[in-house]
Amino acid sequence: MPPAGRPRTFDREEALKKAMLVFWEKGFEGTTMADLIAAIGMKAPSVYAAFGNKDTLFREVVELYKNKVEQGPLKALNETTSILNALENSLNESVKMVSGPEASSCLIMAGAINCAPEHQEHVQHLRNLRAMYKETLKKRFMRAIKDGQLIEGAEPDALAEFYFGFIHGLALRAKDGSTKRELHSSCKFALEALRSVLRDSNVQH
Amino acid sequence: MPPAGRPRTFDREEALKKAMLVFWEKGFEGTTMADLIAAIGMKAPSVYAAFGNKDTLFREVVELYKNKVEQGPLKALNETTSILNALENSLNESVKMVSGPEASSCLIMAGAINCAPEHQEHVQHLRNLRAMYKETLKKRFMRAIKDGQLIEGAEPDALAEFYFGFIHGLALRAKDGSTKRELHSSCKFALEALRSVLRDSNVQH
DNA sequence: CTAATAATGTAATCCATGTTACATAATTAC
DNA sequence: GTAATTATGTAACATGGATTACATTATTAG
Repeated sequence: MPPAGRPRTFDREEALKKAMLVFWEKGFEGTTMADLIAAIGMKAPSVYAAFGNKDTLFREVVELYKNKVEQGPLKALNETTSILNALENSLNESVKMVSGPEASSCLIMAGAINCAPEHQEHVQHLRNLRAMYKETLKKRFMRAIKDGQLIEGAEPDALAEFYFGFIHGLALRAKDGSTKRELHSSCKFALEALRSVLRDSNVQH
Repeated sequence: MPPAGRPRTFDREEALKKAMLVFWEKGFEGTTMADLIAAIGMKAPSVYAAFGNKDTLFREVVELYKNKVEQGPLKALNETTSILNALENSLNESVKMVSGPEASSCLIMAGAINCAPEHQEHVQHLRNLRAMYKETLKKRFMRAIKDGQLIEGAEPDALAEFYFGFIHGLALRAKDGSTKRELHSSCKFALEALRSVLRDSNVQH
């Protein structure tokens, strides 16, 4: 039984996706409520009724975006046995996400870098997510060592720092206008770095 | 002959340096005029009299910061003959700049990522500077090919994209709290990537 | 000493942006 | 049809931060 009252003329999920695209492209502070209201196509009071305020809307958008990351780059990282292939697939997924067609860059990497004091909550939240993702990378490298794919002396921390930093850079290069092609070409070199710790560096080359 | 009138009680150069540290740490929009006024230690009207407004002050700060970049990472890149050593030195200079003690991160890399429409001027300006620096990297690789240090098939564009993206990442990792030690460990891997295009990959290993 | 010049301090002003009030319209339950 | 409920549209309100007005103070030239 539908609730009494005038029915919505918009789809909440659709509206959330539209909001996500705007935040994704412009970041939290680069996006105004006017932008969101225009993109969603409803008037201010309806947006507030449906999503609370700018802060709560952003949080909900981040949750939605997290799913995309987990179904893309993170999934690719963990569903392939070979560490080199896993990394390659994951980087390709990252490139796909940061270079359109939906939007450029990455909400988690670049959505809230420099914010006014009253928005530090979002800065911290995204920072926490990044820390989690770096940890995921580290665990993946630890597994590769255990699997005998990497040399015993390989340092999972250092590897994770390198690759996560590189991916962070990818997101910002995309924001600067680097093309999918350019980003792919740079991934090639990032993957080369793994050779120095591959147990059998002839494999897959 | 000093100009008539009450003399300044502050040093303009010192004030500019203090402003630079704040912008460097917090970025353009993360910094309020109140922050700057407190850091400089003069009152609002004096700051405006000396530097115009927030926009003109930022521009002047960026100029000052550019000098530091040119005397650090850029100089290191071009004053050493061996491309591998040059890159290593340059990356070390980058790490030094983005990981304190003065401030974290990099004003040009992270000073204006997501800005409101009325501040796009700064976003664009920093973006232009980044494009210049990437071009400098590219030229350095072209020289290394001409010098016979890299294989003929090495792609300067792709190499520049990779290393510049990595450096961009460095700046943001530093903002996230990565230590100098962690950043150095990741540079080690970045340098490994060059081996795949070194003419004699045994040298310096 | 006086006039002229320039910095300072306080507090007000301006403006953009997030947010809400209020009246109106649409739909359902009874 | 009526009451209840919920969305919409317009326009106003609130707030925080950049900027400036104005009176005051300090210094130099003559």
